[in-house]
Amino acid sequence: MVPDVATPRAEFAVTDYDLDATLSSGQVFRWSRDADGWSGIVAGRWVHMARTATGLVARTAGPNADWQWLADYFQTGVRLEDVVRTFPGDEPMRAAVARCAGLRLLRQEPWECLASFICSSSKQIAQIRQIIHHLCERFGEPVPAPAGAHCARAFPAPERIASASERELRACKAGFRAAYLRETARRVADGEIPLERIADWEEGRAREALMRLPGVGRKVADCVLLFAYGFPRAFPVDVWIERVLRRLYFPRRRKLQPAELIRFSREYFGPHAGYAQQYLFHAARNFMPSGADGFRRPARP
DNA sequence: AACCAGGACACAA
DNA sequence: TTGTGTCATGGT
Repeated sequence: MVPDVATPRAEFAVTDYDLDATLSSGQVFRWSRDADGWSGIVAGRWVHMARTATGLVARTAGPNADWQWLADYFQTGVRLEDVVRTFPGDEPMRAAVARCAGLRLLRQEPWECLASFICSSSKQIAQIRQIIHHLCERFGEPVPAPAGAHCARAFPAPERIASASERELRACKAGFRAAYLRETARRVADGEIPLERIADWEEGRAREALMRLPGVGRKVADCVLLFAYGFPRAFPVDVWIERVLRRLYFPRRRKLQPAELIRFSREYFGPHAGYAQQYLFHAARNFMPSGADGFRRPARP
């Protein structure tokens, strides 16, 4: 990593990093693709990311004293092979790793992650992106960005969401999630839940605290635990993951309780179960046709 | 045109 | 504890 204040540009030496897979895998919702990479907003700064032969190159709109905030976000210090090595060696898992080489987990800001996944419930990723975009355009603070940037606003602060009316939030297409989002924003703004301190808590305590928030159940809580706080065993079970687990790991078993699924996942997939989950999720969405019992090659042109 | 989406919640039995 | 209906909205 070479900081350069004069020209806002930095390089991160890292191998096995697929930006396309990582930024389109349903863990974040604000990045947009352009000709030579991806642009988005991290910690209130506009950023453009692209691949190089030896790693990633970042450009920002304004100068930066350091780049640690971006290294943290992209987790460039993680050696992916050390993570993947801990996965079980079954056929579906190996296939998912082969299909999604370079897929990574980011380390997001807790509030944006929490708010985003409250909006995610029972929505497709394309629609979640739309809701988040509306919220940012409507309530986010402007940030320096190049002309023509897809979005030049920070993710709205909890205070700003809390002061919005439910009607305004519904106008952002949030639907029935609007009330949840507003009330959770209020509790965060009022300090009723210390989002910063949760990072130091034990996983179970952190999950319980998150699940007391309206609109936050087990699945959304696990997303925040995994994507924002980095608890490596948090294992979000959504409809895709449930489909994968039932088809590939529990064929011809009709009844399968959610708790049973979670217990199996955390034990079977090991110390980086959350990472394994992201591989299965991405592989299922991109390489598993409905009804199929495995991950296939993408259709050839 | 039905069906479904990175669910949560109140309520019934 | 386990099952069912409801809540918006737009993609496929």
